[in-house]
Amino acid sequence: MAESRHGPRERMVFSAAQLIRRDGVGATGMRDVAAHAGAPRGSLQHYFPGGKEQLVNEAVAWAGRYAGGRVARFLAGLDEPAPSGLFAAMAAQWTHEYETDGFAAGCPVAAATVDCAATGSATREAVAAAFSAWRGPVAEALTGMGVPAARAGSLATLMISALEGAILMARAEQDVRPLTTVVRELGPLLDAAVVSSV
Amino acid sequence: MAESRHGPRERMVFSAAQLIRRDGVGATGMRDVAAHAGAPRGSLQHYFPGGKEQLVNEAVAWAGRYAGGRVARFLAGLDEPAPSGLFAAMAAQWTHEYETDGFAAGCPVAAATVDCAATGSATREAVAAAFSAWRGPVAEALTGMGVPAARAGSLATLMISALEGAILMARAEQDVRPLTTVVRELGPLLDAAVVSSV
DNA sequence: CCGCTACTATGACAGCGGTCATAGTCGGCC
DNA sequence: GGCCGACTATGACCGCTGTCATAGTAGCGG
Repeated sequence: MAESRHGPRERMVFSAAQLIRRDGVGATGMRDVAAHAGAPRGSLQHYFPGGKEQLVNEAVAWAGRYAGGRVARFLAGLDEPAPSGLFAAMAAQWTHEYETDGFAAGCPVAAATVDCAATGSATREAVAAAFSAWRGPVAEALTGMGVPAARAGSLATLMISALEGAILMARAEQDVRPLTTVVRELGPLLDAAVVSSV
Repeated sequence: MAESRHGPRERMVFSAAQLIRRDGVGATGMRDVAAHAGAPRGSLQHYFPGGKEQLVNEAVAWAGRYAGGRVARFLAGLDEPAPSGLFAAMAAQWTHEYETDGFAAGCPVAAATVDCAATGSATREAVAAAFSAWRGPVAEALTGMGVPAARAGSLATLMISALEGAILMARAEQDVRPLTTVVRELGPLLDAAVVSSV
């Protein structure tokens, strides 16, 4: 298994993110995380003395870094860089997963937000940081494509908002249509923000 | 209290929605719902023999009807009907709540989606129905404003997606900026979809 | 008064949650 | 070897959850 390359601690964080995005924070048990990661239960309190909250926070932070890191790879995969293409690639990751693996899972950051925004301020801050770690690279990518810096941040917020909402609706309806719809409708707006370099 | 006008059953459904949108489905206990509604605990199994799932489903359905019903009132409150105005009114409801009551609560439909989409197919269908009961009136309102019927549904999906995502980010960051940003960036796109009646 | 239905009121139960406590194992290093 | 730190392994604890069972009350038609 490729997972063996990663240490047990990393695997547990990864597994926590996986289970959280499927079942939510409340329904994800520590024992489940250990079992899913193939890690001993005793390691939980060893690596995460802060308990469940620490594990959740690290899972959220990991998800944020992962999402932010994907942006660069999406950019590299575009034939002709355009904001709409980036957005389409971001959404395509989800449509692909839903079409091949089903609609079981959503975004772990969204799950943590819903379950921990009211209680647990530490987790709330972790979620905010995750969104920031995601929005940053998106905004940078937009500026790199010719979007004025003043608007890049706003459009990044819009892109992530629309994507998160579409993920929710897609899971609810068990249909990727919300994702494709959002990509189609938002694409022209995004491309129109590029200042023509002609 | 005005709540006394409603029967205890209705109050419990309402309270369930309130607690779910604040703490999530998993963290909301049946006893909490009864206490919040000022209803006797024994009434739970009387009115909701289907247990927690039935209560959650009805709370979600109520939220969907509520959101759909608000659309008409938003429309009536607009000086000059425009898609951007409707969207701004939808978002303003949230910014107002967040600015006056804090960022404790989110959308109950989103919470139910996150917590029950993987398990509990009945709840998943209830969530899908709630989104539909929300999207329908929005799409109708758009057509009434001159948006071609073919695009109204798509734009309604986009509006709700962006709004839900912005709600998530606003709660995470404890700032209404995502909501205002989404309204500002999406407004022109929405108004541009109106076929000129000149 | 009886019987019936709607609703209320408690208590108990089984299960699972996160967390603590304790003991065991392994591997390196003086 | 002997020690020590890192990690593993279990078991127990307490609190909470949803649900069931049972008993009780209020109102009403006969």
